Amino acid sequence: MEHNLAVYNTLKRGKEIFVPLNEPFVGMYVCGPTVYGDPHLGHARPAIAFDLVFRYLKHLGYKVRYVRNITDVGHLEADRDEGEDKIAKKARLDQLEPMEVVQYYSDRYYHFMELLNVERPSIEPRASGHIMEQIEMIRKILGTGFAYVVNGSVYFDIEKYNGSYPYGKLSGRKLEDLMANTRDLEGQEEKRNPFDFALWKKALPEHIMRWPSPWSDGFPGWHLECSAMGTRYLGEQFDIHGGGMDLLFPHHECEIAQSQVANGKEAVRYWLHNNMVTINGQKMGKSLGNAVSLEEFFTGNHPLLEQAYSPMTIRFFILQAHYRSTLDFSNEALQAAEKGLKRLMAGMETLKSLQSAASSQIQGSRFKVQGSVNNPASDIRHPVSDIQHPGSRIQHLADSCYAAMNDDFNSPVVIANLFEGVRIIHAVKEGKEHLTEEELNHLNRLFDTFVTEIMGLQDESSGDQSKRIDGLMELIIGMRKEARERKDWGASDRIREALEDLGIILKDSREGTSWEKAD
RNA sequence: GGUCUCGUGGCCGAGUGGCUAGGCAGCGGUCUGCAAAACCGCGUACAGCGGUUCGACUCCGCUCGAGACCUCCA
Repeated sequence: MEHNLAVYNTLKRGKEIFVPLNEPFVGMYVCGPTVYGDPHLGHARPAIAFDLVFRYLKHLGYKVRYVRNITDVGHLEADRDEGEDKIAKKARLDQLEPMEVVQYYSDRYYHFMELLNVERPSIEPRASGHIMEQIEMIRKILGTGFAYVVNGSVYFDIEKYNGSYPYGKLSGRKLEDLMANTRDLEGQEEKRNPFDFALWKKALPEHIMRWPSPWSDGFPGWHLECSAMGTRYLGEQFDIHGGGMDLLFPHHECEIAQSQVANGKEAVRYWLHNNMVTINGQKMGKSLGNAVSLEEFFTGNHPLLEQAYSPMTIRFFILQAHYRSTLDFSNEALQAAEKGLKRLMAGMETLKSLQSAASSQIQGSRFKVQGSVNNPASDIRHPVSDIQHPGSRIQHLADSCYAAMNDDFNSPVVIANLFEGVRIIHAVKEGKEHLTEEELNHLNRLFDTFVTEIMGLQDESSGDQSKRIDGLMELIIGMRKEARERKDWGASDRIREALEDLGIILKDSREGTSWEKAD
């Protein structure tokens, strides 16, 4: 594969050239949602970040198998000491079957991800559907002596593991430090050490979700599903494992330990972690009570929101920051993203119209090219070579976009380059610069590739406008045009104002009048 | 308390040992019956204090500030 894609590997604390195990195949596993609540902005971040990775790897020609799990069992309730299953607790509160809750929230998750134009992964396995694999993995781990059974529960022996392998190498923690400051939590009596983690938990009587196992009726430990399902679908070793930074410790650390022991080898080659969305500088999280759900963003129905924000605005907002940086939420930032996106999409629209008119215009404008070379004003801003070959700027833009993506998926720099492209588009439209048909095609391909294919941005403005409305608007605008030609400003303004009351804004320009919804 | 990350112009957000993204807002202009929209132009900012260097916003140290993880969390 001809590229030099560098990815930031958390394990190495630095960027490395990406080389898959079995080219052209790439295996990627990403930690998905726990489906016991409505998806919020925090869920959108990794989904979009790894969607970008997925799309770009495919663009480079890789055959990617992308696995993202749905966690529907096994996570413990934080404020409970009985080890009650999160899903079960929610089910009790709502008087529903656990699987009903799971079904509801996973449907919601899929729906909102689709609105965000996040591509469906290749496989979306559920923990509850892979109990057998998890039991099998526990058996293997027990066989190596790195786990022990107490009262029907199975725990991973961290201290023993640390004797053979470096526990904490991903998160940069040392066992001694962990020993020095572990908290006393209830329900830990069974463990030899507080930092040991459960592979299997015996169910208490009130637990609704339970499965038989050699050790007890119970449920799998909360780190196991990723190791088991990753192994099942991607093999004992695979290329990329992704997830939020908050999962780094202990979740991913435990995954490393489990897989190492069970399979006798290190499972993951590149660990990628996205950073958090913050709100007033603080992490947005369900447990912090400051999470704004995606539905609330799309409807604007939340005290913190000044308006609704469309799915593409959210997507663009997220892509405008690098995935490893925190991203601070605010109305101001979101509104900026909304306008920026609009400008980008409008530029793309203009580009298409330029292209259709290209062959006729380019011929006639050849002479003007000479003129602009001699224009001293433009010499100030551009190197002479660029003026003689405006198309070379397009090539440079394309190179810059690829360079940005190859530098650990730097979407904000890609976007900056695309805005440079928008400037060129306007200049060509105004007749200040000229491109050959070939160059115009090149620019068009560049936008299609990066905006649509890789960044997954769609034009929302015209998507839901039916042909009938378009026809009506054409009619109304035509009538207003006639009024204006008669200099009947009263009629003209009345039409404009009436439409404005209906939430439709007219935009007059030299080329004619266009319209859009006010929102 | 321990481990780690970060501190960039009004806001969001890239990046780099010298060539100093981008978006939004603001200001100026073009266009226009008016308005809006659109387009063009304009901002030398990198927490503070030291040090290394010919030169640091970028490297090192300290101080201040913010955050993440250590417990379920994307």
